[in-house]
Amino acid sequence: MATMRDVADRAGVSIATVSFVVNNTKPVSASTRERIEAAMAELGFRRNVVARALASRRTRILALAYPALEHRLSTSAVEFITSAAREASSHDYHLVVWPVSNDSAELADLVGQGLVDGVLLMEVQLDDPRVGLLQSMGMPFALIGRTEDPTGLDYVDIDFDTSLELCVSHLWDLGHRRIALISGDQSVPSFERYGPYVRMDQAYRRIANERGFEEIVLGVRSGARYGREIATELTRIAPDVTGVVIFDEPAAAGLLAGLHTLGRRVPEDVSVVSAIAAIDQAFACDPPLTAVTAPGVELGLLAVQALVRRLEGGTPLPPQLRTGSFVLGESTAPPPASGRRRAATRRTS
Amino acid sequence: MATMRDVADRAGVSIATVSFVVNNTKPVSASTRERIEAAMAELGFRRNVVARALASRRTRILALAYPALEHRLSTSAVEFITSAAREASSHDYHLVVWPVSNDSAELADLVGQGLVDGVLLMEVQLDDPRVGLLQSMGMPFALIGRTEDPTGLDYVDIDFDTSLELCVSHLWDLGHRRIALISGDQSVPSFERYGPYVRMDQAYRRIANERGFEEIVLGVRSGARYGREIATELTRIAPDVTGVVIFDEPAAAGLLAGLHTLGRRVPEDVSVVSAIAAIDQAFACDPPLTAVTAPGVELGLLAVQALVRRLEGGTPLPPQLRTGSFVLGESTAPPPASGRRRAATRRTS
DNA sequence: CTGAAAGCGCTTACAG
DNA sequence: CTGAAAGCGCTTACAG
Repeated sequence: MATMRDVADRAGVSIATVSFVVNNTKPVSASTRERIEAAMAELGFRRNVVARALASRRTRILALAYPALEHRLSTSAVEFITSAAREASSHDYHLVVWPVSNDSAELADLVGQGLVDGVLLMEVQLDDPRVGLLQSMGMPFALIGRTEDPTGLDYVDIDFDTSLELCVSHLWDLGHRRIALISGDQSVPSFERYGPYVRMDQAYRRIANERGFEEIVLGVRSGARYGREIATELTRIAPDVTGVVIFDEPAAAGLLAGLHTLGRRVPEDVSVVSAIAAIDQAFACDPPLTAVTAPGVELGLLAVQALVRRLEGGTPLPPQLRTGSFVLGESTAPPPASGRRRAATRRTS
Repeated sequence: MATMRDVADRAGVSIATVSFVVNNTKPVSASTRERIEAAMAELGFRRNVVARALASRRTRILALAYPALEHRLSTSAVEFITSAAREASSHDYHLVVWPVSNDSAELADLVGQGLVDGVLLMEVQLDDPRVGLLQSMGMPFALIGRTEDPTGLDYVDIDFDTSLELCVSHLWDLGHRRIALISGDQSVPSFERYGPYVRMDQAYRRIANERGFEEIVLGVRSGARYGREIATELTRIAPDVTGVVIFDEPAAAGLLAGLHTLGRRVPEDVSVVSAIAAIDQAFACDPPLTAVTAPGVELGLLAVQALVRRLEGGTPLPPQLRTGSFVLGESTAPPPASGRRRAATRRTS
């Protein structure tokens, strides 16, 4: 590999001047620039990023830190990673992946190595210890998700309120009045204070209150098998529910299967909406799920933009909340006659 | 951040000696080592990996290059990435992700930057131009998948023969004699010479020949919606097929849904086995799919091991082929009576 | 507009 | 066992 020294010699200039044209950081006369560019082309010069990193004290590498919990990341996580990597690349950054344990000592160790300029934090808990850690180490970061009070932090997240509003409105407009939320089971240790679950719950309770329908909330562990189980529980606890919003991608498929096994038809007897699901996942269900998609690609892009902005010293980007698209599947329909009657009654009262 | 200079000053030694104990690369007297270790602890010293990389000409960074095609990576890709990153980490390497286009110019550009010591290549085509590129640039690499003739290359891959054998044997042992393969549609441009499809086809034809059953092969585009369509086509083209092996995770779910819509019961009328599927995906189907799982975690680990071995100059690891586990779901059963009779007849003939 | 020189924080022969 | 010194390939004040 040719170095700047080689290029400089060939063009008859100093390496400083070569650096100026490579980085376009100082004015260089047209003729000199031409000679240098010719020399670079002839030698196939590529600037060594490691040397640049050491000299400039900026590695232009970003880390994506995600807790490698026992549950695998959702389908949209790949979209997220890919999207973040591409956006990073477009800003001339690289993206390393750090599947760190919950233990923040591991994160501290990695940060201490000086490899990265900034960190993207996924799967943020409401009181995430990693946030304080990064702050104390002076390492710039952006969150995908957010802590309880994210004031002053760079973050991007799903707009849970709007997402759930889309789901509930759809059911409501079809005539449903008994609408349950199946959200994450927060009794599972690693999900005790899991932001998405908490926020989805809050959004549901607010909407239920506004619209005046009874709150029916069930928690489900993530996974198709648990979705099957929750179908039984739902039928036992609230047999008159006609509309369900479920917030767990794998469990949603299981719920459909479980209802099917129980002889409850979707959508004739029960309508199901998946809050935050990969589009392909929704199509893979039987019937295809009505769903709000996960804005994974967009969030990956925005998170990198926020972090890069912070690193390059521009004005920080404001927090970004995003909602996926509403996709009409075949898992929703007006409630069965009895339900509709009851709803009608209530409406006229 | 404390540097080696700081540590050396504090311990009253030269930075060379500090380097020797940090890297455990030369004998150092116990007392000196103690003083240095104490100084490191007091200063919270962390060796700067960028400086080390420049000086040692080894960055200890690996790249995972995957073509960001229009189709998203399968669920197991996340497992793969995570597994590779963890294994890399255990060898004190980092993993950067490079979602490069099919155009190998982009890969050449990235390699030329000198950031990584080696490359893991995913989604390898039978005549993958990236292989020649990396060889010509002198960049060590390992394949996940393999080219047509992978002699001399480091690679790990799924054992398609054994995987399909597991699927077919299961159906055969249940009494099925009309067994179709639904594999990838190779008429889609980016999948023309896609190794997994080609190898799965070959394995099927070999097995069909050995066991003496008629070859029935359909191609399906990846995606749940196409799985639905293929259900119709299968029913039209080969209505008497009782056993199906499908090799596309998203399409498998769609196939079940499509058969259901057509009034064909699984497994009573048709048995379906998914070749190479994420376990959770199989559970998410209705009925739960009998499947051979994708050995994504294992392959990620093995690929990194092979590459690291090559980089550290040990004896190269031999190629590794791996088969996932056979998971019995509820999508397979003996063929319906007519099919069974025919099979019995044939067997006694 | 251009160059000489210091420096980024390490590793690694080479000497002793 | 330990150290002085060169060098990895760049960037960046500082001078001119």
